[in-house]
Amino acid sequence: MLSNRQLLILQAIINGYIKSAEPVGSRSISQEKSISYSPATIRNEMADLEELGFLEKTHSSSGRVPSEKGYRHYVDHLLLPHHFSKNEVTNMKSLFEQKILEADQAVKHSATILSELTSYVSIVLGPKMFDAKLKSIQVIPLREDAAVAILVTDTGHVENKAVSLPAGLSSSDLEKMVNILNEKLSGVPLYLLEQKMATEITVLMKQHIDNYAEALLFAEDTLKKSSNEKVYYGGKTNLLNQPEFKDITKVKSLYELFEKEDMMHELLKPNKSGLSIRIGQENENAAFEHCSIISATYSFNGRAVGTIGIVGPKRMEYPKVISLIQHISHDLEDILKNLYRTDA
Amino acid sequence: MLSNRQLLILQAIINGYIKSAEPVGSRSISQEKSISYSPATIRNEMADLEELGFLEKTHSSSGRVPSEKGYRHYVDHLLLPHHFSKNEVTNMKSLFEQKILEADQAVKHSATILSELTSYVSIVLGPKMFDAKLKSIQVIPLREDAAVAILVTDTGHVENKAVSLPAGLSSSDLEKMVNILNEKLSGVPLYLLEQKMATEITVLMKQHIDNYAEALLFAEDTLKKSSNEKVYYGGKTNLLNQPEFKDITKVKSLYELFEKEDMMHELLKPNKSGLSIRIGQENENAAFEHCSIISATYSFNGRAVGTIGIVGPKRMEYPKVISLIQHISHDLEDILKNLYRTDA
DNA sequence: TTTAGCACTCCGGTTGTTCGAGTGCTAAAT
DNA sequence: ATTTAGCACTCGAACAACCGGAGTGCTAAA
Repeated sequence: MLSNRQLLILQAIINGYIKSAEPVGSRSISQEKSISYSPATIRNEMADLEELGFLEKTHSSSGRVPSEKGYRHYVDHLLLPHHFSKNEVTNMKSLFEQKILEADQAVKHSATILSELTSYVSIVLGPKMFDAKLKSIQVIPLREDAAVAILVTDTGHVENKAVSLPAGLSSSDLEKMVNILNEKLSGVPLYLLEQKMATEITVLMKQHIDNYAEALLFAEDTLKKSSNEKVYYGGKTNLLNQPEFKDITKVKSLYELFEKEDMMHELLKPNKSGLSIRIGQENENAAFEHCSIISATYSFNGRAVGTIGIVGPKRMEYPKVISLIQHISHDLEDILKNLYRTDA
Repeated sequence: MLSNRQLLILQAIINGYIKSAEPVGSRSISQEKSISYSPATIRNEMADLEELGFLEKTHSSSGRVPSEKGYRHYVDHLLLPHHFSKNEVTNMKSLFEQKILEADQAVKHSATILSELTSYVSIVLGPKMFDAKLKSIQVIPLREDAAVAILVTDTGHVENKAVSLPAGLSSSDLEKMVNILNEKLSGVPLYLLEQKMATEITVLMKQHIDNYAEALLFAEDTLKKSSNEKVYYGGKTNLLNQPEFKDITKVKSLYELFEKEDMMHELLKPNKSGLSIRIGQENENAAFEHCSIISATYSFNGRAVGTIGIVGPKRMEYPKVISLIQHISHDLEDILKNLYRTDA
């Protein structure tokens, strides 16, 4: 178990390193306000902390740098609460000030705020509205062989898709089909659509539509969900300012990963809800080995529907980012609640 | 005027520099297949070419590097036609092989191909379908105070927008309004919508709708175009491989610009149609001072509706990229023509 | 007019040196 | 038993000196 003094020193070293990005030495620590030991004492403790794996040296006579274990201990036990500056507060409030009509707007805006308030990259996923119910479905023919299908959910989300019209489907059949779909499916949650389709609708179509086989296929094509939630980024170029990303190869692998939305989605998708902090190698992808990622889910109707996160160097301003993420994720939840209040 | 020999040497130097990214010396040029002069002769010519501003030295005893004037002369007078490799051809053909139902798909795919076939960044704008006509307009109420408005064009493009419902607007009024809008506006080209709105529609609404003032405002809100065309990128990380972008500050200003879609749009929007080649400082934005941009418009119904372009280092493979851009822009035009054939 | 030859220039890499920041250890001080 | 002062030591960063090579410009011969 670490002594109080050791904790104090560990904390001071990590704070110092987060500020300066340079190995920190015993002398500078001893000058710290809250610390009243001589450099020699501190050196002894540092040697112990290194032995225990919390600190590392870059070379034999250098100052100390936190190891991943060090950061981990820091975030688990040593976090000081962060107090937002006036500026930060007003910036965060701006999330509410706009007239927001749609979830995507709010989400995009959150990403921007998050990146503006940190000098890191923000990533926002979702929201994936599980509970969204189909409000209306429309098929608008364009030419004899093509049409657009439009699904609208009760959350105001619109999904559209170009579809090809089967030759054998008459326009009256099409109309009938759309009617059936609307009648039977409106109010049905999206995730049940395909299932419902397979059961009830099939029967109905058989009864009422001449060319029901074609129609069925078409309807299935129409409803096939394409709704991979979007990934929004903010401040993608911020990392280029961080000294740890002077090396272009690190930047490259990172940016290449950012471009792969499906992978990013996989890495950040809401699993265990709540706050998650992954430091360096704790991340599942090698491109993040020099990064820390702090993320939190945000929920709607008690269900995690999206994630907001920050990617920065391991030497991240943890207290600030954590507070910020928690704050914004709550704000987002409030906005969603307001937006899609089930007034009933 | 430059002598033939000077042109030959200029060409060889530029080709060499494009390949190697290193200053090229008289010796390597003299070994070139097509050149049969001794290094000394070539040195003399190089000195002249430098005097004339086509070449530069990086230091007093270095080989030569093309100046922007040199590149300019090269692209204007010395381009060799490029022959695509088998691989490249099949890759380009893949643009047609997919079943494409919507313009955006084709455009996105073009961006990908373009970047895969070069090791540069591709940028595709548009298409902005000027001639697109309104096919259908729908307003779907979600709650008592909000709705989604959906516009569909005859090109299959769907535009949707969350709007707030004015309190004084009854649902029957809403329905009437939508009917009027559809009746009067369908078939009208998008760019005429606002104008038509101001004249005919206003009158009609006054006649038929109780709370016409509210309704009008709402209708205007609904139709207000939000359609800044998208900007698609391909291979954004490609540039990081180029030796000229080892320096992270160059990368940074470039990537920051990429993020500003409106600015990129401004810089690339179709003005004079046809092919455009901008080398280094010829570009309007300082972030591009080390880049060349080759772009071409693509047209629909005789009107330039979008741009495809490649951003690379000044030391770009001009012949290949130019052929490629021309090729793909034609392909895109064909696809659009096929897609939105005015069958009438 | 071309080219061989040669002196010269400058860059990049290597080596040596110095300087300073930082350490570990020992012995004195508390 | 802790803490601290003192000191020898280590290492990297910064700088100078040096060398080799690639390339040039110029002159004089072909």
